[in-house]
Amino acid sequence: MTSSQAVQCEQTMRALRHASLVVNSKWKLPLLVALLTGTRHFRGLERSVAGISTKMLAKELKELEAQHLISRTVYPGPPVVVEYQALPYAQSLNPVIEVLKAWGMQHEQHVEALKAVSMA
Amino acid sequence: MTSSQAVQCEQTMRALRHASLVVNSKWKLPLLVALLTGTRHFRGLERSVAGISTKMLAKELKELEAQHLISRTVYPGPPVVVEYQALPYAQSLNPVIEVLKAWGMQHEQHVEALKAVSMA
DNA sequence: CTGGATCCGGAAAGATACTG
DNA sequence: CAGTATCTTTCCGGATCCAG
Repeated sequence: MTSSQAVQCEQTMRALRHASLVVNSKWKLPLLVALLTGTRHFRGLERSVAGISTKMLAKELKELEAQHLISRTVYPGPPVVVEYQALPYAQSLNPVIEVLKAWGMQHEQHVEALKAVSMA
Repeated sequence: MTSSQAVQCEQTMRALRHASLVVNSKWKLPLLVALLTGTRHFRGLERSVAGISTKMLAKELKELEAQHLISRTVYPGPPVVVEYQALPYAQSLNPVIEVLKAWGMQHEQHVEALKAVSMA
């Protein structure tokens, strides 16, 4: 390995660490996908992100808000309505989501293929 | 939201869940970056992936091997040498790594900019 | 010395019941 | 509806220990 490769490698890892603050979470990207598809309410998000618990939903929404990726708006009622919305900056994650979606789909196929071989 | 959007959204989440098996880990991508840069030994990986413990390194290596992303070869010694190597399939993650690197770098800038504004 | 496995304590994730 | 409180379980990191 050349020294320029080592420098490249370290830069990549530094960038990955920063990206992981958002990406390296079980729920944040699915949540953002739901929010980028439209404005949602707490219950709606809970339904559209399969498997998430109310506790994790509340926590992840708070974190995404702190990261300026989504906004939380309260419309005083009655009835009180709380609306979560993806901020424009969240759109910058679209390429990331696309690539992960593509890789995830092909990886599912890859795993299926391996399973078929191992059973043969 | 149209129903085709809903279908698209579910497909995306399904793909993200599969991708997250590999990507959604603190150490797997950094480890793969190190391994894609060259064949490495246990201690070398421990050094090049900043902050990882021997326990997590051993665990993540096992998982990556089970996922057919890397290979583990033992050359009986003495001294015994164990060599970890990225399998060809691991190269399919290169686009994922690239896009995450790009987003991570720009996100670091974005966060810096926000910090500067908040201090002004 | 390298390549791990094991034990322990704190932190985070999950399930779910409950509240305004 | 929009969460919080509580309890359980699982995960992570550090230190230590062991085999070749």
